[in-house]
Amino acid sequence: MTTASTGEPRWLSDEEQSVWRAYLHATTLMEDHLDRQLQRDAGMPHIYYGLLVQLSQAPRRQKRMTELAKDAKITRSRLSHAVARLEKSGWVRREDCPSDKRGQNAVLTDDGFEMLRRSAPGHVDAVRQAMFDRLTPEQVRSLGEIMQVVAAGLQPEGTDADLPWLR
Amino acid sequence: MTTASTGEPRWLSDEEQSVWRAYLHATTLMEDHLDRQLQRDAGMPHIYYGLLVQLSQAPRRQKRMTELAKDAKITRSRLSHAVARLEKSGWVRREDCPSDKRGQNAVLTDDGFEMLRRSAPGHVDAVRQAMFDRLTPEQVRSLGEIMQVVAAGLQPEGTDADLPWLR
DNA sequence: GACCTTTTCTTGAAAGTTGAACTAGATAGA
DNA sequence: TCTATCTAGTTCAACTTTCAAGAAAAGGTC
Repeated sequence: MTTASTGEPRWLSDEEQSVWRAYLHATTLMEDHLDRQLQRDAGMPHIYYGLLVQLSQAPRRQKRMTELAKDAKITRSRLSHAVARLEKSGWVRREDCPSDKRGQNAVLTDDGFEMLRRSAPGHVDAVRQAMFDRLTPEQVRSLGEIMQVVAAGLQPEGTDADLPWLR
Repeated sequence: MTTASTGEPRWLSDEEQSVWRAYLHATTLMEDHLDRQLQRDAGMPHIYYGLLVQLSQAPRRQKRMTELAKDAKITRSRLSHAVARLEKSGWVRREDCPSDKRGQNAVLTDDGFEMLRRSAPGHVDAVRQAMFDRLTPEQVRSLGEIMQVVAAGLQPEGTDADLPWLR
């Protein structure tokens, strides 16, 4: 977007710097933590797990590749590789889309669903311990609002129409 | 730590689920955004940039490898690769540690410092636009507290001694 | 239909990450 | 000193991500 072209850059205040550092550290540690937890208990990185969760909640436990990529906020290329891997592990299979011969549906297999059922409690537990058990209800509410605002601002444009609260 | 072994798993409430989703989306989008911005303007991923920033703020613009890895929250292995890459780009060089023959210091070169000076304004700008310009002062303060708590909870143990507010 | 553009998904190579194995030097105890 | 153990950092192989390129089908427009 705009690069700092006009005038002096607006540096971060001391408080902003400290908040930014805390944000980076917390998110880095959280990502590492969940990656390790899921690699250990489900044999896959966090993002792959997220894909399976998305599928498990979709109508017939399936989704078009592009839609899945958009919902999971990753590129189609990355999704192709990821689904190939999950397919090899037996947790997802591909099906041709009947209405569009270019299309593929990623389908959660029964094995995939079962694996999810088994590892979900441990994962929820990890999330709780790392985040929700440490925050007051007030903080949880506040975090939700903040993350909504940030996500909305970074949303690939066009989606802004859905988000009147951007300001 | 503890796995969900005893009794029913404590699932997330509707609000918690929604907050968690927002958190994942916002942090994913933010990481992508900064990676792209820095790849474009500084020719390196966000984490590499962070390493250079750390060095720029250290006493003689240098740090022991292990210390740098700890401060940046990455493994020594990952740091080895990263520094090798940054060395090839000319922004860091390695020096033997005089007091410990096993040790290496990563030193920010003048070129590295100059590159940082040039790209800092654009980076701050990106961070501002994505986060601080969208939040109220109240929200910034709250986010800081929340991230501190979360980071403290995930800190590899032992560090807990520094953090009496954990509960 | 012929032509051009767009969308969908995949592929391949280069870059980055991970975890385990390994080397060399430091440390401590007998 | 001799030995065992620990620490610092690197390396390798397997895996994941990115970016650019490409094949195939869909959607106009004339």
